[in-house]
Amino acid sequence: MKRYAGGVKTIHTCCRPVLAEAINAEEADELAQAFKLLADPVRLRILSLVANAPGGELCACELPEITGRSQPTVSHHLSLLAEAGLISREQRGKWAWFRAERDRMAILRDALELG
Amino acid sequence: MKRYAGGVKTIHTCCRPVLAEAINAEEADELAQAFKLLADPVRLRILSLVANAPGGELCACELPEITGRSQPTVSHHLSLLAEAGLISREQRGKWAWFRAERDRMAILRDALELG
DNA sequence: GTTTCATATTGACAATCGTCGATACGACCT
DNA sequence: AGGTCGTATCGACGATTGTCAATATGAAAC
Repeated sequence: MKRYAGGVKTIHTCCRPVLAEAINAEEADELAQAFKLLADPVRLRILSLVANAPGGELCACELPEITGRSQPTVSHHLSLLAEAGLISREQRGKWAWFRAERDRMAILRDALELG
Repeated sequence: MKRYAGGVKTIHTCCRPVLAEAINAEEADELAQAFKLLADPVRLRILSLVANAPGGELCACELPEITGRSQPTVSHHLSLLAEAGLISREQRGKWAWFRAERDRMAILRDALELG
């Protein structure tokens, strides 16, 4: 598996709110890694599509057509999102289905909470 | 001024919540550009330091030492954040003072609001 | 005007990352 | 077993970007 620079880690269960407390270098590293996941238009759209799919789940097979990206590229983005825990994967036969993990996303939102 | 790839634009006054409505490619581009600003540890820390500075403002002169980056690098990051409207700059004599623009940050937080 | 000092800009380089073609893997079918 | 189809991995390339040294800009003080 192709690893990314900082190493994509699962998003922590808690992040201090950036605007309410001054974070240190280490915390900034972690949070920035997480926000990197949202910093790509294709990943962000995939996340949104999965979250709003009928039945709450989306088949990977639909994404190359919708996003206009190749199957390997889509697979790559899905892996990154899943590895961070923002989505979860369930293999059913040949197909891979994904669901949004809203709790994980809430962690990132809370980090942006105003002071 | 060195422009970044997508062109750093001021963050819009409204973003649809990613998890509540499926966003289109154009919206994803805009939002991803915004999240790119939070996707760097030094920028994120600067943002946090400015937001939590005593009196609500921080002098640029303190940041090279705190962040361990050169003065040009700090200036670069401050420019990006200011251009997006996440911080505001006020020149006082030789010194540049920055304040956090919480309303702008709230836009990004709201985009992560759960469905 | 000249010096000093904080900040901004320029130019260049190394590292990162999004992308795709080719290929491997695995499940289902006949 | 062999074929088909959806997905994952590999390898490579081009574009983006964080970084710093050098230099420019501009304001205050002498």
